Amino acid sequence: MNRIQEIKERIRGEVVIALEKAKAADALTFEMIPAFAIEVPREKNHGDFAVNAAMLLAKQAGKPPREIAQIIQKNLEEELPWLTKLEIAGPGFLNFFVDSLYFHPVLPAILAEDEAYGHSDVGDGRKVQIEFVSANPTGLLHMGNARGAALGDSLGNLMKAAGYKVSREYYINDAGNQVENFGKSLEARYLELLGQPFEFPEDGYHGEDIVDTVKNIIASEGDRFLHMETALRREFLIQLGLKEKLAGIRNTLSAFGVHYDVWFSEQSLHDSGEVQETIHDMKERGLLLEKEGALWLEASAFGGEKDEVMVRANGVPTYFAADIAYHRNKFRRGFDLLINIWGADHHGHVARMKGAMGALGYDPDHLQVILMQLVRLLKGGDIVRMSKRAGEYVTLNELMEEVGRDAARFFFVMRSADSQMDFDLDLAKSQSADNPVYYVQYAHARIHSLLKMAAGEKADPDKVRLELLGHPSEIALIRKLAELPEEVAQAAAAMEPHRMPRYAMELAAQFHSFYTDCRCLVEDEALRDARLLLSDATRIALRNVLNLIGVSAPERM
RNA sequence: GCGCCAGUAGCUCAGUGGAUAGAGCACCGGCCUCCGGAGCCGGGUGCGGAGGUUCGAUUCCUCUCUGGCGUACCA
Repeated sequence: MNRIQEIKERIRGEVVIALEKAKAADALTFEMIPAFAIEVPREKNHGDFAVNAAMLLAKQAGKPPREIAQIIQKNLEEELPWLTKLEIAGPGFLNFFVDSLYFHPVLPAILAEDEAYGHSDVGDGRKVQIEFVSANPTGLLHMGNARGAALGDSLGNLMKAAGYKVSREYYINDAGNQVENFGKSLEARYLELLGQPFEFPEDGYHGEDIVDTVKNIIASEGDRFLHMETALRREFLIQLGLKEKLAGIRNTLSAFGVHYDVWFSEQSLHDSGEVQETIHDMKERGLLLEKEGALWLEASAFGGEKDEVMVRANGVPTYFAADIAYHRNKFRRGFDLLINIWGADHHGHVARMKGAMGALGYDPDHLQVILMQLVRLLKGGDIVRMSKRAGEYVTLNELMEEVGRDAARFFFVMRSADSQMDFDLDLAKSQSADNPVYYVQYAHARIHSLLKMAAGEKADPDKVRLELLGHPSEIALIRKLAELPEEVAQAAAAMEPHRMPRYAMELAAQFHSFYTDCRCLVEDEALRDARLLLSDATRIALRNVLNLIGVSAPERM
C-alpha cells in the first residue's frame, strides 16, 4: 500500500468510528454508512483530503450537511498526531490537513524501489490481451495506426506496471478480398517492371510502396514468375509481398518502440478450420439463418444494428465470421480481459462482436473496445485527404523523421482516445521545440546534471533528515511524487494512458518550481543531502513515467 | 433517415455530481554575481442552446444545433 492510500485508509477508519459513535449516542440516525469519498481537493486551502460523508448522509439523517459534519467532527478522536487541522467547509466537506512530515518517508521508498516505483499489484496478475494497430499488410502504417500504436503500447506498459499480465497482439489480415487485390496489384506492377503488357486492377493499390515491394521481389527472385499461370504467380507474389510488407511494418513499429508478443494470422484461422468450426457451432446454437442464399447472423437480436452476413452466397465466409472465430480463439486462450483498440470507423462492429461473444457463452464485458477517433492531418491549414488505395498518406516513418519518436508518442498519448485529433504537420515541425515533451525531458536532464555535479555526495537515503524539506515547493513536489502509484493504477484500470503525460508535465512543473525556489548545492550538508534526495526521487519518478509512455528520458539535451 | 463519438480560453486539449473549471501554445509584463533561461513568477468576464432530475449539473436524462464517423454478401 502506498503512502497516500495509507493516509486515506486512516481517515476512512476515523470517520467510520466517529459515525458509529454518533449513532450510538443518538446524535445521528442512519441505516448504513454510505460509500463516502476521500479525495484530494483541487484547491490547496481546502486541505489535503476532503471527505463528503456529511453531504451523503443529509437525506438519511434528516439534517443539513454542515450540521452533520459538526457531529462527525465532535465524535472524532481528539488526539490524532498526523492531523494538523480539520475544517468544515463549503456545503459540508470535512477537510483534513495532514502533517506534511507524514508524506516525507515516500522519498527513501522511491530510492529503494527505483524502477519499480509507481508499480503496484492492483491488477492481481489478471491476464490481459491488448490487440492494436493490426493494419492491413497491404500498405504502410499511417497516422491512425501511429496513434493506435502509441496508445496500445502505452496501455500495455501501464497495465503491466499495475500488476496485470499483458500480452500484445497484432492481427494480420492476410486473407480475403484485399489480399486478392493486393495480389493483382503486385502482379500488374511485376509485369510492368519487367516490360510486359499489364492491366492495373480497378480497385488495386496504387501506392509507390507496392512498386518498391515488387522491385525487391524482382531483385531476389528475378523473372521466374513471368511464365507461370496467373493464379500460381499471384500466389507466389502474395506470399512474398506479405512477408516483405509485414517485415516493414514490424521494423517501423519497432523503431517506434512497439513490440508484440504475438503476430496472429487471419489465414491460420481458415487453415485450422476454426472459422468453419465457429460457423458450425453458431448454426447449432440457432444463431444463424439462411436468406438469399447466404448465411446470416441475427446480430439485431443481440445489440447489432442489423443482421450480418457470415457466409456469402458463394460459400466464402466474410471477414466478420473470421473475426468472430478470432475473438473466440482469444477467449479460449484464457485471457481474463481482451482489449481491442479500433479506429472509430469500426464502431458499428463493437455491439455485434460483443453480442456474438455473448451468444457463444463468453462474458461480453470481458471484451473491451477502445474506440480511437481518427486523426485528421492538416497541412498549410488544409485537411490532407488520405487514401490508402491511391497511396496518398503520411506514414509513421515520415512522422518519426519529421517530429521524432518521442514527440510523436507523447503527442498521441497525451490525448484521450475519444477525442478527434487534428495533427497539424507544419505546427508539429515548426514548434517541435515547444512540445511539452521537451519540458518534461528537460526536467529529467536538469536533475541528472545536478546529481552529476554533486557526485560522491550521495547520502544514505535512510539517514537523510527529511524534516528539513519544509519549503512549500518541496512539500508540493513530495506530494506529487507520492501520487504516482495511484495515478498509474487508476490510469490502468480506466484504460486511460493519456493521464500519464499529464502527470509527467505536472511533476516536471513542480520540480522546476522547486529548483528555482530551493538551491540544492548549498553549504549546509544536511539540507543539501535532503534536497539531493528529493531531486533523485523526482528523477526516478520522471524516468519511470516516461518509460510507461515509451518516451526516452535523456541525461542531457 | 437511423446509429456511435464529440462540442470547455484566441488555438490544441484536460477535467469533475459539489466549495474560485485547468494545462500547453500564442500574447503582455517581470526574474540570471550562484546548481542547465528548453526554466521561474505574474496577467483570463470560456463549459454550443433549451428543458428536466438533484440540496447542488459543465458533469446525469430528454430535445435541439454543429462537426466527425458508420450504416457493403469490403475489411
